[in-house]
Order: sequence, then C-alpha cells, then structure tokens
Amino acid sequence: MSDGTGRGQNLLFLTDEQLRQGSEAMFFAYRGFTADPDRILADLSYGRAHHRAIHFIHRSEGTTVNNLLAILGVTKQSLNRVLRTLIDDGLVESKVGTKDKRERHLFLTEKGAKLEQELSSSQRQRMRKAFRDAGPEAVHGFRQVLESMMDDDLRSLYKSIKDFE
Amino acid sequence: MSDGTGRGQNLLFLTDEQLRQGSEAMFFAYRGFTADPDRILADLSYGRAHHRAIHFIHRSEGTTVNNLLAILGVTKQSLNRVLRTLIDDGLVESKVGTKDKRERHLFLTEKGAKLEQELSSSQRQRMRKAFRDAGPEAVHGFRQVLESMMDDDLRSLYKSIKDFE
DNA sequence: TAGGATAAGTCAGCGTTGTTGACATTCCAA
DNA sequence: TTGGAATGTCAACAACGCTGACTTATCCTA
Repeated sequence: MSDGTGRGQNLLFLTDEQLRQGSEAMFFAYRGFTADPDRILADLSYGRAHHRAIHFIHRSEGTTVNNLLAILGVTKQSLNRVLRTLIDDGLVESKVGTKDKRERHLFLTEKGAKLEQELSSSQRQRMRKAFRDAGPEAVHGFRQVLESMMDDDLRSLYKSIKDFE
Repeated sequence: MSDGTGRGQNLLFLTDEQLRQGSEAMFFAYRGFTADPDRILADLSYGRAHHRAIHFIHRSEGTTVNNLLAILGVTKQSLNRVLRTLIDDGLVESKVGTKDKRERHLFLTEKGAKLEQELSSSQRQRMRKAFRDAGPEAVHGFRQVLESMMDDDLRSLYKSIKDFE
C-alpha cells in the first residue's frame, strides 16, 4: 500500500486534536447537509427516513424492498412504516414483480418525483456551492476520505451504485 | 475569489450526478463515522445524544448548559433529559457558577472521562485510518468541503472552538 | 429596591424512527 | 408438496427530537 512518492503518507502523524477536529467537522457539516431537506419535510410531517426512501427509489427506479433495506440499513418493520405512508399518500407505487411475484418493485409517482426534485435540488444547491467554493482538488479529497471512512460492505454498496449510470 | 490558475474553478461545471454521489458519500460515510461509538453506547443503553454531550463537555470542560445548547442545536428539554441521566449515572458533574450562580458548569467525572476515552478512541481509530489512506492533501480537501457545507452560524461556531486549544 | 431578564430545571404530551418478537400470507424451487 | 424466502402486519418499546407552560434562583438595571 506504499504510495511510491517517498513522502511516507502511510506514516502520517495525526494528533488526537486533528482527528477530533475532523469528527467535529463531520458533525457540523452533516447538520448543514440535512438542514434544507429537513425544512421541506417538516411542513409535510415527514422525516429523514422518508427522504432517504424517496432518494433511493428515485436513483434506482423499480428497486425491491429487500434491496432498499440493504441500502438503508434499517429493519423491514421500520422501512415498512415509512413506505406505507408514502404509498398511502400517493408518492410511491409498489408493483408486484413479474419474474418473482414475491418481490415488490418500487416507483415514484408523478407526485413523488416532484417532491424528490424539490428535496434533492435544495440539497444539491448547498453541495454545489460547497464544491465550487472548495475547488476540484478539495472535492476529490473529500470523496476519498469519505470513501475510506465507510464500512467495507457499505463502501462496496456505494461503489456499485455509484457507477450504475 | 479567483484562484488565479486560469482554470475557472468558480465556474466549475458540476453535474447532478456528481452532486448526488457527493450526497450519497456523505450518507454512507456518516453511517461509518457513528458506527463504532454506537456499538459501545448500545451496551450502556445510551444513544448518540449522550455521546455528543460527553464529547463537548470533554472538549470544553466547565462549559455551561446554555453554551452546550448552542453547540448541539437542540432544545433545553431534550438536552436536560440526556444530561440528567449522565449526572444520575455519575458520568457528569454539574457545579454552580462562582461568578454567576444561575449558571451550571459541566465536568466529566473520572467515570465519564473513561467512557469518553473509549468512545473517542474508537472513532479516532477509524478517522485516522481514513486520513492515512487518503493522504494529507485529501484530508485538507475533506475539511475544506465540510466547512463550506456548514451553515454560517455553525461554521463560525466550529471555527471558534476549533482553535480553542 | 422593585421588576424584568436570564439560566436552569421540570412536567406533560407528542411525533419520527429506530428496535425486537411474533405471526400470516404468498409463492418459488428442490 | 413441502420448506424456505420475501413480504407485510401487529404490538410494544426506547431514544430523542419537538412545543408549551411553569417554577426557582439569580442577576442587572432603571
């Protein structure tokens, strides 16, 4: 795993203070990251769980409940509650699988797609500003560190859906 | 704010796909970020709120309740519930202010400091690995992007406590 | 010194979102 | 045809946000 530059980055000395600042940066930044969608969701008496479900149904149209469970990392009971309200409210459609009829394939309705747009565009706006302010090299580093911070199984999941399109 | 390189980084074109990948990286990385402390906390029937309180009391020993409220961004009722259990369990000590007797100054007990160490060291371990794997330039970019992503008031707060020591 | 402001704590109630456990239904595949 | 997988549902519970109302103690200022 040597980087071959001779700068010894694998031996990089990191103080507890530097690492603590990294943790706090994550904490405060995540607050900002979720702030804009949270405001929109509050008016609809939805929460982040609804947002996450909507996001991943949009990005993987027709995904199954089981697949969604793996991505979101929650119990089926927890997801089911969220999914049921979204279906009842006419934002998500659940279609029985054709090949395997046990499976349910999830889709956003027009109404659901509209909310997804609203949520993601508010979040993208902040992300775009942050990316532009920090510059391309910083963005590259940002993504490198985040990837390294993931659990192994989540990283493979992330990478597998990252280049889906 | 021109970077002077002539590459026009302020006009950086960012596709929705790139921004979405940034969002998803934040989502999956934050899961990893909290995973290790979460496991420790679960055994003690504590949650993330307890961790956050312990963290910021440790880093700003003797802080007041009001100050902690501002940092954590929750209501006084919500913090009070967490603080009460921590005090009852002998992890946190609350001392009446000497200058202003209305204030309560918060300290970790020996027991509290021990748990703090356990929590922060598990989180630091992951952060250290991520920082080393990604390298110093990446770490710099990581922090730049996270800072840009914060709300203005949280960024000033973050910066003000960042260089406290 | 009286009265308003501030810091903290408390009670009651509610909502979202996570958990476990138990159980029914449907359907595919060996 | 039977076992297991996928799904859905019910109940109960816990963590942790929230609002609103209220008390107590203290401080500061007019």
